[in-house]
Amino acid sequence: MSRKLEVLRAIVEDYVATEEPVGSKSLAERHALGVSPATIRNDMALLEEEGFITQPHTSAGRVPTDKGYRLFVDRLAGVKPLSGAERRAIESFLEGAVDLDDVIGRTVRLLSQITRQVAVVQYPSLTRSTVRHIELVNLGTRRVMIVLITDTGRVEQRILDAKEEVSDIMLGELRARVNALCVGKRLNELPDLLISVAPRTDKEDHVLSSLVVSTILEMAIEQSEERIVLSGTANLARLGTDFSHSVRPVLEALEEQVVLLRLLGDAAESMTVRIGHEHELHSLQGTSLVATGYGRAGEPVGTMGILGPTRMDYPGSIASVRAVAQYVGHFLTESGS
Amino acid sequence: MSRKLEVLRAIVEDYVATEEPVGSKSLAERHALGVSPATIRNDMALLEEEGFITQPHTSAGRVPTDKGYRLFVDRLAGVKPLSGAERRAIESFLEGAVDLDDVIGRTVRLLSQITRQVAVVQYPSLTRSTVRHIELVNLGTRRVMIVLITDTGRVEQRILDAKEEVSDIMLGELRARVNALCVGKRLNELPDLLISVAPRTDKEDHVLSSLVVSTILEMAIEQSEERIVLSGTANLARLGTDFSHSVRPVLEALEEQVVLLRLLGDAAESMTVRIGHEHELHSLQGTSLVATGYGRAGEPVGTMGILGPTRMDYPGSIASVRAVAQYVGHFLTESGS
DNA sequence: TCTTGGCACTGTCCGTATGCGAGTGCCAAT
DNA sequence: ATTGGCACTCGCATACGGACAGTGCCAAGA
Repeated sequence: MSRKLEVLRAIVEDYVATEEPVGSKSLAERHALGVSPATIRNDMALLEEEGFITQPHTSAGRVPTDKGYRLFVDRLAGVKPLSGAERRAIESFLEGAVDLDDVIGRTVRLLSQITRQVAVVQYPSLTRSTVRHIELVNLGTRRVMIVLITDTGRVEQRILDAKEEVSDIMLGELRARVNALCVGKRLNELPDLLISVAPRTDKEDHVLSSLVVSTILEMAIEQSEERIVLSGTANLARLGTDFSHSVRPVLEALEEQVVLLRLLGDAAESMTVRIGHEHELHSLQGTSLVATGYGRAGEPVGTMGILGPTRMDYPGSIASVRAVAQYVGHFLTESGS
Repeated sequence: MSRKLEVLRAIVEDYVATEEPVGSKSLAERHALGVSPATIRNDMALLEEEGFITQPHTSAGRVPTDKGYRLFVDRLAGVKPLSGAERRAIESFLEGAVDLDDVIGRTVRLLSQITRQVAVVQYPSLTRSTVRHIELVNLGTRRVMIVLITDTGRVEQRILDAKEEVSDIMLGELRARVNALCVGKRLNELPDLLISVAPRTDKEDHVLSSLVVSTILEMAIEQSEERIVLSGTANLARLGTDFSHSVRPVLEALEEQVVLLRLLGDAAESMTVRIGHEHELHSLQGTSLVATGYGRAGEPVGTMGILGPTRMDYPGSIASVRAVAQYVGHFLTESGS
């Protein structure tokens, strides 16, 4: 690798470690580059021309630009093995999780803890899951509860108001029919499948069955039900000391579910790193996202990641996110609860 | 009311409005106290002796102390009627909520929005709710799902691993027995009631029924299942500009469920205001809490409130919290879904 | 052609000095 | 009890100057 790139790598590493602009002299000291500060200055001048680094003011050291970080993660970052403590933390953290809420909750705390950044975890997406069971419960007083259970352990319920009293027999038939049709299918296939249910039924329970069917469809389709949880917002302190100008807008953005969804949206496929201005959203342009899908290999059911300042430890973050995602993926597909 | 208290009231109001220490001259101008600045200075000297106000430095205006705020909310704060916009916001915000999650989510956003503070809402407490229905669902492959539905619309589910295949008939019997016993009862009565279930059953389903019973008990008792949601953390900007020293510790505290529970713990009965050092937790001593219970009148099912800087608009916050709590209370007990 | 030591230059940071203004406390007069 | 007057005290903003870190450039050496 050319020395110029070696210098860039050194700059990124030092800047991430010290949080201060790095100068030619300290670079020469801390890294065994085998050349003098003057030579490094020449390289730095080139790197600056090409837009990989910049200086905050004339007589200061250099700081990587977003473009510099991009080059770093794409070509210069080695894989950083997890520390023993981290590996142990990951393995013990999910022990004893009782249900999906619990798993997701522990995961997001774990991620924010080991990366010391804001962690973002999306629940297993409904549309990418398959139906394990649909239960219809007669609550009496004309109410019916519909419970939708997915293979990823996600449980959605909705209570609907039937117009008239509901007979258990009718409900039982409907339940059997719906389950026979839906179990094992992906949720986004349901609309096509369920369309056939309503017409086939007797006139008597027509009202009920169409109500039930339409409610199930609502539950299956409704994108707004994509849930995302956050943790570690206190770590946003790393963004800087001027709360109102750097942290506040980020905090505001993170409170919008829509923003979060868009943020994680296209990270599902593989490990994704989005740096600074690569975010569409203006208020996030001081931050970087490291995210990946989790779940069945090659067919992720959800996304998780961390958000931190562009000046972050990319190799470490990538390693942590990948490890946690893999572990949670195994956990979900094995025990399935 | 004595003029001295009038002066204190004026100081609190001005300080809350301007966020700046208030001096005798501007006080005399802005409020029709009918006396000269010099007189006000005398009163202020007395108030300072008694510990109600203080000056940040020798030649600055006065700022209320926690003790001053306390006196203000206890004896000096009038009731501030809600603005039309606020009333309208409250009434329209809960329209179209589909389930309890939705109601709580909308509530917490609403509260943080109209008070412009951090809002905290506790889910209807399990122990204070009554059982509407308990459903046992046979998922096949030796799994049984238990769904617990409360009168407040809260739905808890847990999946348990029976040691052997479960017959629908057995499950049906068990379901009937459990429901007959529990429906309409408060969750904290369940332990006493359920203790009688296991022994009475045949040997055959003994294992299953005791498993089910113990799981239901877990669900009913487990304090860790008290859920609390937050919104509006971006509003913590109002605490000050030095993130690390004022905002960060608060954010950290708010991420701990335990802390939140303790925070809302004794606010259930009636409108509670906790100011600055009245908090046990050191990191919250720059903040004030305004909280109240909500639910059936005289018998709250949960707690909600807002957290902001001690320098906050108490009358306004109290009015908003009370109004939202009442509205949500009605909403939950009426529609019950 | 690449590397290196030397050197002048530039901007930040920090401590000190200084003037201004807001606000107080006290006192004598009403 | 209230008031006007007045000296006093700080905090804040501004300006200044020196130390410092780091650069760009150049001429010499490999």
